[in-house]
Amino acid sequence: MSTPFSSSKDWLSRLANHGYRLTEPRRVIVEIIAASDRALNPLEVFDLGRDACPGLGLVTVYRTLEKLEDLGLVQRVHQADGCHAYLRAANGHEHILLCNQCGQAVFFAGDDLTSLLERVARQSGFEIQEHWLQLHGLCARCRDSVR
Amino acid sequence: MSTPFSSSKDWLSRLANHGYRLTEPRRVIVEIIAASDRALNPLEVFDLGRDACPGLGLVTVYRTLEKLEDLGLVQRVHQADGCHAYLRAANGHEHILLCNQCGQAVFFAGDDLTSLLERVARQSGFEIQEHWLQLHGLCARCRDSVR
DNA sequence: CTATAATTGAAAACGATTTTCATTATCAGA
DNA sequence: TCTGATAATGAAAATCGTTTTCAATTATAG
Ligand SMILES: [Mn+2]
Ligand SMILES: [Mn+2]
Ligand SMILES: [Zn+2]
Ligand SMILES: [Zn+2]
Repeated sequence: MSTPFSSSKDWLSRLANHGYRLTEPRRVIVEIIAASDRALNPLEVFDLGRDACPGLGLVTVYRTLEKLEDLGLVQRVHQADGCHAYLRAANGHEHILLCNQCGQAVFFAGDDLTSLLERVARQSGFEIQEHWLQLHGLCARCRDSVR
Repeated sequence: MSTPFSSSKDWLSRLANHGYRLTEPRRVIVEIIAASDRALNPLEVFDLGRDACPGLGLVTVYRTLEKLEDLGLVQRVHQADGCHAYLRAANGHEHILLCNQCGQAVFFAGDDLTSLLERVARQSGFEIQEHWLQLHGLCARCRDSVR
């Protein structure tokens, strides 16, 4: 069970190693996503980003998120209302557990679906290449506050 | 393992029972989705629909899909490029297996995640309410044609 | 320090979806 | 079967999130 928090230092050096320049808007955006415990959409990143960098443009948020996704540092999260929110990417084979109330994201590992996948492959004739698994519920705090 | 095919008759009476009128555009749209073995986006439904109903409007496709979703007859399918395609809804506890090549959708049941869910709930402190599982691969036909 | 090219933000463009609105069609009731 | 109320339709306009364009700014190699 790992928190979504991540080191923004690492991400910045990854950007630099790939030939991207280190700019103030990028530092701010990377810091926001790395420090967030829930998925954020571009507008949310923009609003948070303007606190630290008043001139920030929404375009830059879109462009930076796209680069971070290409580098495998962030991932899109699929939710009931769409898939426009970003979270740090999984480390290895992890899946996400999301709080339906506050959005808090927690990563977990150790799922073993091999026997299910084998059975479904056999019965369907498909060659199974990937599995998407996502859990939804209430975090401890929200469960208490709801009742 | 069940095919996605469904009876459009049932859907039409469901619409009627909920006070909706049975119109030609609705009959056509319902028939297309119920007969499809893969998820279709609004524009695809529109293009297919115009063959049977030349005056059909794209707006009507959007409106009808929304109603079918509200009635629980169709569901949105999440894919790498977004979640704008519709497929018949699952019958009870089923999940979807999609072909990465041709889009063919197959429903499967019988996944048992209880021990995983219990472990993750215990370790995270969450109360888990739903799980979202989707498999991706190559159907028998596409596997053969790829090599 | 300088030159070059990447990056930026404002504005315009874009494309998917939604809203508005006048016309048409369904269907309950006469 | 006919009729009236009103639900549903499609064209056009509006909206909204996202992308493109472009001139100005800035990071970085040398
Ligand atoms: Mn897994
Ligand atoms: Mn299941
Ligand atoms: Zn919560
Ligand atoms: Zn296929």
